[in-house]
Amino acid sequence: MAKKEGLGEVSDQSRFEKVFSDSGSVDRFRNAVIAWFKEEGREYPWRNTTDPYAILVSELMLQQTRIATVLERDYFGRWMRRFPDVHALARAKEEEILKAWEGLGYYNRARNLQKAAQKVVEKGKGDFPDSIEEMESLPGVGRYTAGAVFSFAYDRRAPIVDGNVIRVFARLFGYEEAVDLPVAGKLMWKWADLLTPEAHVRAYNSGIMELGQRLCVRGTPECSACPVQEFCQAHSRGITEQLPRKKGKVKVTLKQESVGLFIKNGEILLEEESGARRKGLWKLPVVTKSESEDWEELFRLPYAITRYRVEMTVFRAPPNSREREGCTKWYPLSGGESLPPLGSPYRKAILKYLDIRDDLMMNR
DNA sequence: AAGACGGGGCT
DNA sequence: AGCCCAGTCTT
Repeated sequence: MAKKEGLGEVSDQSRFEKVFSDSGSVDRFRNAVIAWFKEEGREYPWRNTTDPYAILVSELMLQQTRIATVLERDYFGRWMRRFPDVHALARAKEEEILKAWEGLGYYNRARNLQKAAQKVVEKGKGDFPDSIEEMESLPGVGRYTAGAVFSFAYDRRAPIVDGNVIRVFARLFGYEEAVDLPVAGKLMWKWADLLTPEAHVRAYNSGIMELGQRLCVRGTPECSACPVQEFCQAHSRGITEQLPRKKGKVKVTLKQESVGLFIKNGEILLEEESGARRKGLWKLPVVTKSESEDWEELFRLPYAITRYRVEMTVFRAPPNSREREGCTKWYPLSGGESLPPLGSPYRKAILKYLDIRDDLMMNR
């Protein structure tokens, strides 16, 4: 049975041919991207190296995470100094890697990075895989990251599709269907494969992504500065701002959370989180409503985690009320470095408390 | 195919 | 208040 095709619909094959009609157009597109990158591309720490380990570290950190976030607290530099190669990372303790990852989120990325390093040490004696398939079999490494390591570290031909590329392609090909469906993903990878050149793959892949990051941005793109504007369907049809389209919508759930600041002799009581994903991370001890009824409410700190909006209330707890509970431990309270890996909201709450406490001292 | 997983910055 | 970021893994 033939698929129904409305007037506006275009077959997948002809989408590509519509943009790249003559035989030289694909080369012109590639060269424009490569030239733009060589002229305008930014310098990043992970662009000063061809070490696959360093590239892998940067890619894991950058999964679903903005470049600015990774740069701000120098996560990449600190990680590379602390774990300079796969061997150093392979033998590190979980607490060390989580502390170095603290604040980045998606903490399984850090655990997977270590597992990947251990696998590289055991199976390859420290050498990274030579095929995309093996690379992709490393923990935490999917199709995008495998291609990124291949192209950025080795300059070997491998297509990549990330959020930036999806946005560029949706506009380039005037793709008006939802991009967050598997069928769209297949198309994107097909297009990426057709466009990826044999040579200068590092520059091309870096360029197509940075184009999406800097020019072909969400909302109003900077088409006047775009080196491949002449190829763009969305631009010629005046629909850049409406693309890409998405189907998915996440519904948020509101939650209340009460935590206690137990402080004694310059030490603070922390509680280890549970669950496969949060194990090894620590937090302020959760307290019940009735328990904290008569305690002083210090402040509230709203935060978001995945699909939850949480209103966190922080109480000053009587220091002796929790002398020896299950998964809790006292830690010296002198800045953030003496503390174990903390989820961001709790780290912020502690820093805020220290701030307030200092103010109270000053006003005496 | 949908959901889970962090955190933060921009619109 | 959403949206979404150099995605991957699980259900």
